[in-house]
Amino acid sequence: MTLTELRYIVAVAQKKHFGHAAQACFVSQPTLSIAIKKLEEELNVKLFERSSKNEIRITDIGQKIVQQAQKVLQETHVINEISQQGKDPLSGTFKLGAIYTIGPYLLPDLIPGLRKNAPKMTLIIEENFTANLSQSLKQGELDAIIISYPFDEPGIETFPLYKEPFVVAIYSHHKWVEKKQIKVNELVGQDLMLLGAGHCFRDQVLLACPKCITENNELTRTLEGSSLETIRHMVAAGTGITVLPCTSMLNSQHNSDLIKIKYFSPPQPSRTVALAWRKHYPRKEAIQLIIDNIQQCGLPGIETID
Amino acid sequence: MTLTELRYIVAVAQKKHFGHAAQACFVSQPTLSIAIKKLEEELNVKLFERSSKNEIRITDIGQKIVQQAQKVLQETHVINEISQQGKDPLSGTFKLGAIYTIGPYLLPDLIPGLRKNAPKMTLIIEENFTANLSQSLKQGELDAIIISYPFDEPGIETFPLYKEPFVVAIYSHHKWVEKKQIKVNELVGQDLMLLGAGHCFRDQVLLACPKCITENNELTRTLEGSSLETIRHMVAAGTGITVLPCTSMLNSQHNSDLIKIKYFSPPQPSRTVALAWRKHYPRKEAIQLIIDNIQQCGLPGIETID
DNA sequence: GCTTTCAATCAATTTAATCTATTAAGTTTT
DNA sequence: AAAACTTAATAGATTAAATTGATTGAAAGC
Repeated sequence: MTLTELRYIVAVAQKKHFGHAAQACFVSQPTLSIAIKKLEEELNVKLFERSSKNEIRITDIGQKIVQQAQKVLQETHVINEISQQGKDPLSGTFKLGAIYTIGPYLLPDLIPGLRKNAPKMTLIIEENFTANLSQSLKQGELDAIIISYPFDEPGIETFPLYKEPFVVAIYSHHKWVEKKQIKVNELVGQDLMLLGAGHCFRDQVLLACPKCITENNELTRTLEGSSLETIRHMVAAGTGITVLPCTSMLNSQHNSDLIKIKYFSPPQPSRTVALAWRKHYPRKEAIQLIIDNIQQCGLPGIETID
Repeated sequence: MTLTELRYIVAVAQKKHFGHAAQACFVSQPTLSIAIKKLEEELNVKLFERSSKNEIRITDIGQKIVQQAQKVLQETHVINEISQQGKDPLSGTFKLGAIYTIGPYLLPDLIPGLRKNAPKMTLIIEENFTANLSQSLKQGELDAIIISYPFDEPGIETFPLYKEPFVVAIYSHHKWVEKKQIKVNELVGQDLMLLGAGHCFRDQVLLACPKCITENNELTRTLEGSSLETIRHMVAAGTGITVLPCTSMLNSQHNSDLIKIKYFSPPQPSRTVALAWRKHYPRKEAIQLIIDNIQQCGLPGIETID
């Protein structure tokens, strides 16, 4: 049984004439005759009473089968409709993940842009650690994730979005408040507050200032389960200083009179934020859309990447 | 799009492995790969994310399409079920017509036999004039009709069932009650009661005795819209005589002490009852079944036909 | 009896489907 | 790093099917 055969019998049932039905199906009359004969043999059922001159008559069973054939054809048409709808890579659901230290600062700018440029695309956001996002991405639970380098996973492709310098956040009455720039090594021995293990940003800061690991006080290692926002409030409360990615501080929304920003003296420590997706992910246009929109966000303090 | 392709994508979606899916479909892996590629190109949609080693992943749109494909395949299966059910020619509905002067005397004997020999066949009976039955038959509203010769319609095939002699029915105190046999011409001038125009039996009687048309009284021409049963009762009341097909009188159920049967002297007038059906009617087994069962009815007084 | 109509059949061709063998790409093991 | 392994894609050859124009056969009308 083939869909073509079903189309043929429906046509014959409608036209009640093999020749006309063949014409309607854009095939020759023998083609149609043979196809129907084949189907009748396969089903072991006579679908039509043939009589020359007079009209073709459908058998009772043929009537039922033609009706069912129409249903089948209708359902196949739905397949075309589904693919028609969904062939636009910028429609449907897109599940985007982002690490905790990027999501709150990038997504508020990104989402409106995506809404505008791909109104048919439904965005679902998840914030998590790099490791969890990576696993979700590989399992297909996420379509793309925003992480920071280093990130190298088999089967995963990445594209660098921007380079984000780190800055130092201090209490407005901190002793460094008059400093122009901070040298990385000056962080050693300070009350440096960092996120807990699992946050890649923590690792990146400690990578930039290895001595902090051994010589700073316990704050460097605590704040488990916390967020940059919490740390920011603690800075405003004078509990200590912290290192932040610039996008989390330079945005006017996250400013506070109680917190002052200090830049690092060159070479500025920084991280490169990237988009990652499965190498064989089919909606490449959606990926490109995300990339373009992130780069057009105009995040403060970042360095663009060509 | 073909049903085979749909089967392939459903298999791949289930097995999540091209090779295994191909095996399940009893085809080689390239066959399946090519078919899916073809479908993807036709729909312009990526159904699967391929990656070697790791499992195949279905795209969102692919998931929907596979689901729809399953629905299509399910509906096609219904076609097989329908034809499976209905391929027995001795099942389903059979619409049988009979003329008024045969139905009441043949069908009570025929129907139980058919019930026994084809219990799955639902019988629908219609009694009408030959002309109406013929039209219904040609329009496909009836599957077969029981009529009497002459009957010759284009595209209609007939088979003679039995030859039915005519008999004379007289009141038990009629002057002919002692007669052994009646000659046809003796009917001329009698109070002969016949059915109205439209009943072929009327024509057949008048054909056997042409002089009755011109020389009998008006009764010969009246009794419009009546039935043999009415006439029989009128005979019992002594209103007149009539000619009946033997099956309507010889059955014990239709006997009455007030009516006596007289046979015609040879050559006995008679009619040949036949089954008629469309030449291309597909359920020939059902036709044969009807024929066989009618001939086994053992109707009284008939002559069988070889 | 001739013509017309219409589906079935025939013979030839084109098209499509399928296969085996191989390649390419990615993964895992050594 | 290199070799071994998996897995899907590709290539080339073969087989099966679909399709066609021409013809035939059956039935009906003139």
